[in-house]
Amino acid sequence: MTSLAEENYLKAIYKLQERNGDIVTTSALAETLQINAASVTDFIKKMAVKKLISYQKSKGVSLTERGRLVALNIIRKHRLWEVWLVNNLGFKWDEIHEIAEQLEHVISDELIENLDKHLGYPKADPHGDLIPDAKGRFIKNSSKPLLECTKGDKVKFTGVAEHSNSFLQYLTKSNIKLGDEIAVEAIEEFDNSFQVKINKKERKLLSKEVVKNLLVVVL
Amino acid sequence: MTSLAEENYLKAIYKLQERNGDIVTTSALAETLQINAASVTDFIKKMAVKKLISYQKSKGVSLTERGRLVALNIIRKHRLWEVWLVNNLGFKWDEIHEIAEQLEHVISDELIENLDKHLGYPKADPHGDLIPDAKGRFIKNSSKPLLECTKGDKVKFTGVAEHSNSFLQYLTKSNIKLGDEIAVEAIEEFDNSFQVKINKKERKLLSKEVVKNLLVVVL
DNA sequence: ATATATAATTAGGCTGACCTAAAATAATAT
DNA sequence: ATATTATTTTAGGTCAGCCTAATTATATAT
Repeated sequence: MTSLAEENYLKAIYKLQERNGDIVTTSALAETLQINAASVTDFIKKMAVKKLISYQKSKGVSLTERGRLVALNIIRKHRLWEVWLVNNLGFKWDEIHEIAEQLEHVISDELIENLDKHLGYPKADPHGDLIPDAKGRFIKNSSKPLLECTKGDKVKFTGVAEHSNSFLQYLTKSNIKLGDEIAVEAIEEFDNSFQVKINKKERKLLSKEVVKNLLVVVL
Repeated sequence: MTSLAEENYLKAIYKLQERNGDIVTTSALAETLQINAASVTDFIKKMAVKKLISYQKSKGVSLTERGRLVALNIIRKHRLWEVWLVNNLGFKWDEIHEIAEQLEHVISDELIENLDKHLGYPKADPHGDLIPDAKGRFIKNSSKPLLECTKGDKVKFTGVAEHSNSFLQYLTKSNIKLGDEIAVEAIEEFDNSFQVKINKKERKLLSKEVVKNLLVVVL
């Protein structure tokens, strides 16, 4: 059995590995979990004994296969709950994170399978993040930041690389939604801002900071 | 803020008060929570300081108004989740207790209000237990054990006084469901067994132990 | 290469929620 | 009323998961 604290550590390590490579430092973990580095050192030593992570003193940690599967299971639950909160309970995509953080720790395989079925086996959560299956596998899509696109590209907006409420709310108020078609009409060389057309209708100017965080697949 | 442990204590005290009167003994609490009596003494002293319960040394505890409201809120959440598990996720009424025990501790008033709305503001859970509103009030119905009925009575089955899986499963396999009409055709004086007709069709013999735990309203 | 800064670890402590064993209190039986 | 039994409380201890302060190890700059 894994405790709530362990689950949160595993999830954090998983996400840090995704972004910053294989080895996660004590300080990075301490920062994301908002826990003192000394406490983190303590805790990761115990998790290493349980074979959830591998730990090299003073260097950092990485997930073992077992730890990775536990982490992916938590992520699976988190994302399924997020789908439910938005699709069934009427929450907005910027209102669900904290609630899903709690729901993800509820333990019942049957519950999650029934929830998955109830939701129609969704492949992604309301932010476009892919949902792993019960065995920790996901069907990757070929999304990339809009920033990497060039003039003339027609793409579909499929996810965000930044999950802050301020970014999500910016998109909402700009009326940019998951699934929208984005056509790149021009790119301003000086500041990397993008002139785009959304769903063949609205013309918009998006800053580099924005296009960096919009994930799209080329149509 | 109330911790998980506090919530469980409050819920247990509430239920013990319901059945056994105003004052709840340390040992009764220890028994239902499966916690050592010494630990219970410890804990209730702290809860008394927080004004969640009133405690008289060596006599027992009872809920304060504040404690009662917290308890009712947990019960509200538990029962709403149970409705969801049965109505939306396809669980049977004997499969939901442990899951709801976890879900009831998720904290978000907005979540619960949205869930309540989503479920259509149900008045009772899948066992017929009434669901208090957000302010801890419930609309009482006039149910009583079938045992108290007499020959010739026509009643509606609205709840159970016993929540064990074995009893719930007995009812399921006997094809007796919430909402069924029960007509009392005869009562065997010797053992208090009831000869009944369910939904004007099936004739059944119910033992005293069973009729004691079937809650009904007279039609 | 040495000094300095940054990061990680160790040592020692704390709190919440439990435990056992012993002592005190209350209830029950003779 | 006293002895016995049952219940409750007190005293002291454990463990998980955090903390601060001090120490050690690693990375960076001159």
